[in-house]
Order: sequence, then structure tokens, then C-alpha cells
Amino acid sequence: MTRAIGDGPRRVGRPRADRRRPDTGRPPREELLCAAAELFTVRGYAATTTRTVAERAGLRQATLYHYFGGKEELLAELLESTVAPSLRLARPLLADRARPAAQRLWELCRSDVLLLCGGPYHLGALYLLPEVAGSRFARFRRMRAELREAYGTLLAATPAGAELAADRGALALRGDLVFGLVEGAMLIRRSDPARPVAAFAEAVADAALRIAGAPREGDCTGVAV
Amino acid sequence: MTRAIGDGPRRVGRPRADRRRPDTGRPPREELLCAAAELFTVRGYAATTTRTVAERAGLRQATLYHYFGGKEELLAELLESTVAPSLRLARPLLADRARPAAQRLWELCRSDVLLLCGGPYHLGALYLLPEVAGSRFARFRRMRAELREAYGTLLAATPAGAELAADRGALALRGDLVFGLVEGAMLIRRSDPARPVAAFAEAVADAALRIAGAPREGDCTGVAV
DNA sequence: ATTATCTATAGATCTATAGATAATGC
DNA sequence: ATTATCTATAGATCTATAGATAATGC
Repeated sequence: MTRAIGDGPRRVGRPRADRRRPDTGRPPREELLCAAAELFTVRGYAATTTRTVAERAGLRQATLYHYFGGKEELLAELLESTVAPSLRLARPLLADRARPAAQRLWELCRSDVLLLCGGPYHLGALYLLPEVAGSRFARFRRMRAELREAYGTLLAATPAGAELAADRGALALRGDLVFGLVEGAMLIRRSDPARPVAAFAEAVADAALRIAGAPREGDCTGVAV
Repeated sequence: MTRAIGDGPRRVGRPRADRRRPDTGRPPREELLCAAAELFTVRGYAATTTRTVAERAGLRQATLYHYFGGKEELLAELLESTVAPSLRLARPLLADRARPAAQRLWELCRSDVLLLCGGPYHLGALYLLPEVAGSRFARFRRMRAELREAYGTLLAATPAGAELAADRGALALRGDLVFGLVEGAMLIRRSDPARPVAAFAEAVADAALRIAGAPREGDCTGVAV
């Protein structure tokens, strides 16, 4: 006795009022996060209401509070879920002294761009929200600072970085430029979303290494520049 | 018979209720724009209310409507006032065939960063607002597209750009990266606002030219890199 | 009994308009 | 008379809570 997909609720609890939406089967918490991701990135955080988030997930506004304390909690969770994979990636790269620093830096840039631009939503755009300065997002900011630090460390270990070792200011500036290019990548991408992400990520990583000061022929990509 | 500064209203019309604020003498329209600039960039556009804008300018909320149709009109005016100077600068640079393209591109980057980051507020951050997609901002978008075009033209006229003439896609991508770095500069700057703007602008222009593919020793700045 | 959802709503906004008022200008 | 401002407010939100309800689980 099979049931058609999206057919009936086999779940505990009062059924949803909005029956139009097919039952994805995914947990409501996740559906809410997805809805928030899309709305926050497309319409903006402050312009998005708890009502629109909930209804896009097929729920009534009040039900959102069963899963989250409010809009800020949604944002905090989205932000942290975006840096976390970058950090998991950065740590082993930092430790891997066998490979040249420039190569590891390139790899970090490329993966970060993929993470920020690769998903269905450009979550990286959320990093730029003024709201992120609030105390509720301290944990996210700490994680991001650690990632930022990883960029700096790798850059300093690079031949071009070593040359600058004496001039702390110049090194810091260059680090900011590299990190800024990577984080700003999803804004660039917005102007031409049709471009394949993989190639785009490599192009950004190449550009980042040029800013870092890598020798011209030393770009880590095999692709001609 | 002189009066102390900020003393008394010598102006037509009902006096302001809020007497705390010293009379700057500047026209209220301008004061409103300034207030909006600060609030939009610091707190975010959607999070800023007409009330906070008006009261920061020393006026009651309703008085804002004497000068502007609403929040969107304030934003539109701020946005256009930010691209306009960049465009005025780009046009003669495009026409000036005497100087090498790379040098003109460098100059354009540097000035744009100064315009975006030099003022008291980082108005460039407003470019990234999702609201800018709205129809009310079509004129701003057209102006920005023209500026974007100028970057592309200069890049193509560069030696490195000429090499890529065959590969339209690669040229477009590189143009996006250069333009994106410049527009993203105020986000980078946010991480270290203490840095002197002039040097920062040159550093970004240098970085932009590296992305553009200029020969290593060809950076237009006299400063060692 | 437990759970996921719902409906209803109080309280707090926020925008935009209507109409009054307190100056100067003539 | 003209002007720049004000006060007051209707109407439309939006958030967060209280409490009801319709499922399954035992």
C-alpha cells in the first residue's frame, strides 16, 4: 500500500494548515533555515520578516518560534554554518608543512570561494550585514577572525610574504586584500551568475595569489592565465 | 552686533522643536542626506527608520517628507551622488589616448577607491544592498553599468588585455575581478579603518593592476610594492 | 501523553498624510 | 503671504506570547 510522494502526513502533531506545499520530508528546522537563507540573501535581512520565512517553509509565523528564538538566531546559525567548513579546511592546510605555502593559500582561496558561491544561495553576502556587529554574533566573528588569521599565516610563509616580513603593515594590508577579494567574490559573481563556479573559484584564487605577490609563472592552477 | 554660532534661528518658518542640536547652517536637505548616509551604512538601510534619520538631522519624522518622498528617494540620491563623480572622472580618462591604458586604469581604480572610502561614510557599502535591484534605482544602475563599461574598455586596451582579445569570456571575467576588487575595497577597509586612505587606495589600484595582468615591474605607483 | 502545529492577539512599531502653528517677508 | 516646521493620527505592519487543537504513541 504505497502512498504518492508528498501525499500525506505520517507525522506526529497537528497537520499544517498550508497543504499546497509538498512535504519535502526534511525536518522543519532545516526548511526554515533554507527559506531564511534565500530570503536574507535576496531581499536582505532586515527587510525579511519572520512571517515570510515561516510561510516559505510552509508554516505559520508563530510556528517559527517553536524552532528558533527569532530572526537573529536564524542568522547566527546560517553564518556559523558557512564559516565552519572553511575553518575545517584551513586547519589541516596550515599544518601541512610539506606543500609550499603559496599552493596551500591558493587551495584555501579556491575552496572558500566554492563554499561562498557554490551553494544555491550566496550566503557570503550575509557577512557584510551591519547587524553582524551585534553581540549575538560574537561566535561567528571569532570563527571568521580565526580564518582571517589562517590567510595571514599562509601569506607570511609565502616567498613574497617572507620578503615583507620586516614591514608588518604592508604584510597586513596584503593579507586584507587577499582575504577581501575572496570574501568579496560573491558580489563579483552576482554580476554574472551564469559563469561555472569551479572555473570562477580558480580564477579568484589565481587573482588572490597575484595580489599576494606570487611570481607570475607560479600560479598554482594548471590553466593558462 | 554679532551672534554666537549656533545661536538663533534667523530663518523663515516655525522653529524646530529640538533645540539641543546646534544650527549647522547647512540646508536641511543636506543634513538629512548626511544623517541617512551614516545610518544606512552603519545600521543598514532596512533597519533605519524615517524617524531616526529625521531626528538625527534635528527634525521631526514628518518633516522629512517635506524634502524627500521617503526612504527610497534618500537612498537613490545618495547612490547617484556616489557614482556621479566616478563617471565624471572616467570619461576624460577613456578619451585620453596619449597615456598608456594601464596607467589610466590604475588612476581610475585609485580615484574610485578614494571616492568610495575617502568620505566620512563608506557609501560604497550601499551598492551591495538587495534593495538596489528595485526599479526606483534604475538610473543608478545605468550609471554604474557605464562605469563598469569604462573599466572593461581600459582593461581591453592594456597590453595584457590585448593578449586576451580572442577570449571574450576571460576578458570579461578579469574585468569583473578588477571592478569587484575596487567596489569591494570599502569592505576590506572596514577591517582596518585606521590605515591612511591615500596609501590604501594606491595599494588597491596596484592590486587591481596585478589582477589585470600588468607586468610585475609596471605598476604605476612610484611606491615600492 | 506527547508533539507539532494552529489561531488569536497585545503591544510596539513604522509610514505617510492632514492640518495647525510660529517664524519671516512685504 | 509664505514658509518650515510642528503635532496628531489612521492604517498597516511585525514580533512574540498564550492557549487551543489535531495528529501519533503507548
